[in-house]
Amino acid sequence: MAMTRIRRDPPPTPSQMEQHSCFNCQMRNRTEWCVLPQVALSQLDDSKRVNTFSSGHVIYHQGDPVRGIYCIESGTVAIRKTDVHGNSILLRLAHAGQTIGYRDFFGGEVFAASAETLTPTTLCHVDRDSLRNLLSHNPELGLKFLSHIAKDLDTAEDAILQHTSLSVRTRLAHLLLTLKDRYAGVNARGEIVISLPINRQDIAALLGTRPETIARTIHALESDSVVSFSGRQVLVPDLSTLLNEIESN
Amino acid sequence: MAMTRIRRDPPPTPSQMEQHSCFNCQMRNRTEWCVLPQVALSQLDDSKRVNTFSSGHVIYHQGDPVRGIYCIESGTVAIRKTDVHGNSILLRLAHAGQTIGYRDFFGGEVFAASAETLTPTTLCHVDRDSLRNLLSHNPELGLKFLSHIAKDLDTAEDAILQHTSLSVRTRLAHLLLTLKDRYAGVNARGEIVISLPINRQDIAALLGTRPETIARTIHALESDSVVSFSGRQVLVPDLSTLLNEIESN
DNA sequence: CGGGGGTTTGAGTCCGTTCAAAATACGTGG
DNA sequence: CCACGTATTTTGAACGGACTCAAACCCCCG
Repeated sequence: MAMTRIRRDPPPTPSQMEQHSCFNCQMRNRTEWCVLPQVALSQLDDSKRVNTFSSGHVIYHQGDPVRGIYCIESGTVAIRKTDVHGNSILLRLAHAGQTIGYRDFFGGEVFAASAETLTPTTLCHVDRDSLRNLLSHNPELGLKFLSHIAKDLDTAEDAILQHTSLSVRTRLAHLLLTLKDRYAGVNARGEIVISLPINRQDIAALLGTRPETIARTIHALESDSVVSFSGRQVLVPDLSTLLNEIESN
Repeated sequence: MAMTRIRRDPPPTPSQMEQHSCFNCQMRNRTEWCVLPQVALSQLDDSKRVNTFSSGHVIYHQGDPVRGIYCIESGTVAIRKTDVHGNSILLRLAHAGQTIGYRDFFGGEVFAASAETLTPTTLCHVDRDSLRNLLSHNPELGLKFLSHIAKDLDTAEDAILQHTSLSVRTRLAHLLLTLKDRYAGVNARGEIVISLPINRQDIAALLGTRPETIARTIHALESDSVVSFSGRQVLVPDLSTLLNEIESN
């Protein structure tokens, strides 16, 4: 629901680079850290390291030892998982204000997936020891992460159900509706336009299918006048038509 | 690896019913509660309610408000998720020593899936308020749940990857190997025998496919002398042959 | 002995895959 | 700014795994 304004991550300017402080972080209220009191926030501010990466950079690799977690200040990140045979899927996208790597931090020794920037991205890295320290002195932080991960798990299990019971066409419609919330704007004629953050290959990886199938499915949706693709711009002339897609099947 | 002894959940006898105490609970060391000190354990013991259900009983329904969580003392429980169209899958099996409903407790207001007993089952119910109380006074408990849920999430994401990249045949082989750890024994000839805790329909629901496909796949595996089914008894003449199944494809 | 659920088998269909080639977009250096 | 090489996307044709629908079968239980 809601939302037709375009929300784009602005590239960090040098002046912004200087003032990366947790205290005036625009994203803080969206993150787990919002439960921290001033003292703890100052600890966090001292221990975090800010990094800016260009598009296509791998933040961590599946199998790497977990050295801490990352908080996205701006940009979009893809979380990928690969199995022993080399099959790989895109598990999810992570956006500004989200923390990545925290499931791996709590769950085990090594990262269970890889993280890769899709746009220029600024991240704050919080190392193991600092995080452990913060957690032991601020129990609410752990509960905050707990609540978040529980929702992620629900999302993941929904994805399992979707994969087994819905067609690629329906799943693509679902994806477009999800992306709309974050990447949609309106054109001159007042129609919804989604600026996709990912290419066709990644759409395929996200839906657990092949690029060829995505191309064909896009073509089919266009034939039925549900949406109209032009590169990474998706025109949605009528939202209810798109919503109908997820009703059936 | 390891383990060829049959582990079966004994039906609770009346005498056992009387002495359900968290202090001498056989399962406690396998659960999250093992981090609790004596005082907290006594609180838990006072507030928990013990229940025994026969096979096929629904413990909670998807959509029900979360009134607490359940700790399985003995028995096997199936966690099912259904979507708006009525499609349903079996997300996972839960066994003695595992706590169910805790993800829902932390994640939201209502259960995201249903839980149903597959065998006669004894559970301890811990209500919302007691759990909240325990959590706020024992931060380690939250971290324990956090670690557990993080591993569950990893498992769920593995399942997504498996569903999209592996054939039903390979997934069935994976399932058999998983069930072996808990439900396998050896016959007179020293061969591995798995006593399946679920029927074909549920195997299908667990793999995200149809019963017909399971029947055909079982037939195919038997034709290739990988395993031999007889009702819910699965004979594995040679483990390495079964292991080969998951190598390829 | 006769239900009745679960399981198996069969035949036909369809969705998505695979492999291959063409078309398009993209970036880089001349 | 254009030309080139490369990567991505699209299209085509053929194949195949899993699904659907339907019927037969089986086994457990009353």
